[in-house]
This record gives sequence, C-alpha cells and structure tokens, in this order.
Amino acid sequence: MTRELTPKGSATRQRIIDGAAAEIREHGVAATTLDDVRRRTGTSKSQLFHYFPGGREELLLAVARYEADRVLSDQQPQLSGLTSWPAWEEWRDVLIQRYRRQAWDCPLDALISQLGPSTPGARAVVTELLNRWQGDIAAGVRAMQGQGEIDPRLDAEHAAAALLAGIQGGIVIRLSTGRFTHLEAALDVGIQHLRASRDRHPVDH
Amino acid sequence: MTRELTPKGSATRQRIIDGAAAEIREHGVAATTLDDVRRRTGTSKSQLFHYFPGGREELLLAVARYEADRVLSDQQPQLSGLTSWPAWEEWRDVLIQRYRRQAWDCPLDALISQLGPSTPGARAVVTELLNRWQGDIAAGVRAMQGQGEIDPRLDAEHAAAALLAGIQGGIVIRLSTGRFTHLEAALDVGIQHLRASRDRHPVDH
DNA sequence: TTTCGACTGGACTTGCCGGTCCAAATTTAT
DNA sequence: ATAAATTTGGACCGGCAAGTCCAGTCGAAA
Repeated sequence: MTRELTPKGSATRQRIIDGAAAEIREHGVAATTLDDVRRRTGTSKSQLFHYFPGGREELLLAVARYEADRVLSDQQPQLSGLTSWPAWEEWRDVLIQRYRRQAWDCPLDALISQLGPSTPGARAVVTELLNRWQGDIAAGVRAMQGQGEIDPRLDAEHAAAALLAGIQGGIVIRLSTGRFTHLEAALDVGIQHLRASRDRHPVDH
Repeated sequence: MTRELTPKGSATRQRIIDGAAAEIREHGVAATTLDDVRRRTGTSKSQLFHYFPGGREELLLAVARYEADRVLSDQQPQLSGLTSWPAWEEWRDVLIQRYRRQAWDCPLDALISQLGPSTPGARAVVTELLNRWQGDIAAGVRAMQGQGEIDPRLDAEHAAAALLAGIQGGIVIRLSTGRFTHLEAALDVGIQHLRASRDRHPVDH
C-alpha cells in the first residue's frame, strides 16, 4: 500500500496535489480535467497515474484530505484557544476573513456532491473534519463553563453542533449567493447564545 | 421565447422534468446523463432537445426551479403561519421529517456547485429561494414580536438569517455524514434564541 | 561504470455523452 | 378532408477526457 517514494517523487506528488487543489478552487471539481492539472503542474499523464494509480478519483480524494487539513489549520491558533470571550470574537473574525477571501467554490462541498454517494472515502474525510471541528468548539464551550462564563447545564456538544451547522450553512449561502451576511449572523447568534446562557432565567417549562 | 405547447406537449415536458429530478435525487447531478433521463421517461433524444433547446443546461435549470418550489411547498402551511410557539415547533418537526426522508443528494446543493459559477441562472434560482424562505421566517418573528412573545429590539432579519444558515448547514451535514443531529440542534438553538430573548437581561455592553 | 528501479514523456486507445438531423406520426385548424 | 404545425423516434456525429502503454531518462548504490 505505502509506496516508497524518493524525495523527488514525493515532491512531484505534492506538486500535483497543490496544483489540482488550486485548479479546483478556481474552476470547480466538475470542470477540472486531468489534462488541466497536467498542464498546470507541468507533469505528464503517466506521472498522474504513477502517483495516483486509482486515477482521477484517488487524486480527488487526496485533494479533499489536503483541503480538509487546510480548513482547520487556517483557523489556528484561535480555534484551539477559545478560553475567553475576546478569543471567541477573534476566532469569529478569522473565520469570516477566511471565507470572505475564498470567493469561489468550497472544494469540500463540491467534492462531496461529486464523489459523495459513490465513494465512502470522501464521506469519511468530511465526517472526520466536522468531528474535529465540532470537538474543538465544544472544548471551548467547556473551558468557558469551567470559568463560570457559560451556564454549566448547557450541553456543550449540542451547542457546538448548532454553531457548526450555522457556519456550514453560512458558507454554503455565501457560495450560492455571494453574500456572507448569513455567516456573520450565524456566528453572532451562536456565540450570543452561549454568552447569554448565564443571564437566562431557568425556564425549562 | 414562450413556445406554444399543446396539452400533450406540456405533459411530456413535465414528465421529463419529473424524471430528471428523480434521477438526480437518486444518483446526483454529475452522474445523470441525458440518456438516463431518456430511458427513465420513455422519451427520445429529439424530445429532450425539442422541449429544452438549451440542452442539458436548460433542463438542469428547469429541474432546479422545480425543486426550489418543492422545498418551500413541502414546508407549507407551517412556514406561513409561524404565529405561536406550537406553530414554530410544528414547523421544526415538518422540516426534520422532510430531510429525514430525503436521504440522498440535495439537488439544489449539487446544482449550485455544478452550474454555479458558470450560469447566473442557477444562482438566481437559489437566491430567490433563500430570500423567500428567510422572508417567511422573518415574518413569523415579527408576528411573535407583535404579540410580545419576542423582544421587539431583536432584528428579525438578522435572526432569520442565522436560523436559515443553521438549517442549510444542518442539511449539508446531513448529506455528507448521514447524521441529522446537527439540523435538530440548529433548529433548537435558533428557536430557543428567539424564545429566550424576552427573558434576557439587556446586556448591550 | 554499470545496473536497477524509480521517475518521466507523450502518443494512442476507448468509451461515453451531449448534441444534430431528418423522416415519420399525430394532432390541430380550416 | 387536407394542409400545417407540433410531436416523436432513433440513427448518427464529433469531441473530449480518462486511462493505457512503452520507450526512454535519471539517480543512487555496488
């Protein structure tokens, strides 16, 4: 399974992934052909299949993994340090900045609807991304609970799930309509929900 | 532009749209070929291009419009009558039911990432869908504000945008991971945010 | 320096799929 | 009834893009 790659080889392999990812970000998954990648990265057909014997599908999966990592690392170090309200706000801003820049296609969205049903591999990549993402948010919630800044009765995973859903939806809407007000609104409401939990009268009808 | 269609003709046209929509729901946009639609609907190539001179793209756009209408009409009458807390809960349940059933691909998501960048038409369809959707939610918020059930200082459009983002994200996550807990969480938190607004101390630091 | 395996180049094959075309059937209008 | 228009059938075309193949080159170890 794990092939032995010389430094030169793995450099080429990485160059292919980088180029494919860029190509996809610019033109979308569907419009990206192997020849496009080949042209952009200055490689030949045989190299593509040498490094990705599974062909297009395997390359796409590698790109998905690469992009999934980027999604989280682009939010660091903020995402891992949600231990004060200013930190939460800073994270919010970083997120909005990131998706304000990324005007086009969310590679992962596209990849899912492209490979989604057919390959379980793509699903696994996305699922793991979301799990880690939600886990980091939930950790932040618990940290704040530890400081008495958030109502301890609040279910951290549940709140994190809702916030994550809002983020995803905000991004999707951003991609379809071009407006990112929804992403901002979702983050604002989500964070305010946490913030206000302390001040809320225990209703629980 | 508007062609004259005999009843028979428009029946065939509709049959094609229905069939294409079903095919797409089952196998995704990318995997659906004109021959698949042809086979499923018992039509011939020439009919497809007779009724959709713009070819595949025009057909896909028609399907998008059809599905967009379905999205909203599937939420009626609940979506238009968000005038009491039980009504909100009922709407919530209807939504969850709908997407619990729709296991596969959200045609609109897929269509956007497929036609998205290329055709402004597809964007327009999605944008209008989201606008109407958000408008209905915001109308419900205002109705509740009129009854004193929601803090009148709360921005109805902002809250509706956040809720809509949560819904979209919940659906996306549902499609990628198969789990619909996020959709539930987003709706719960979004509605609770409205509900609790009355009880919240005016912080506004 | 020779040799072996990893790496590269690019021509070629293959199948698919969107789109065209024209002739036949059927319906509508007069 | 008959002409005109709409609807239908399906063979055919052309291009594109994934994947194959083999002939080479390069680099490191013996």
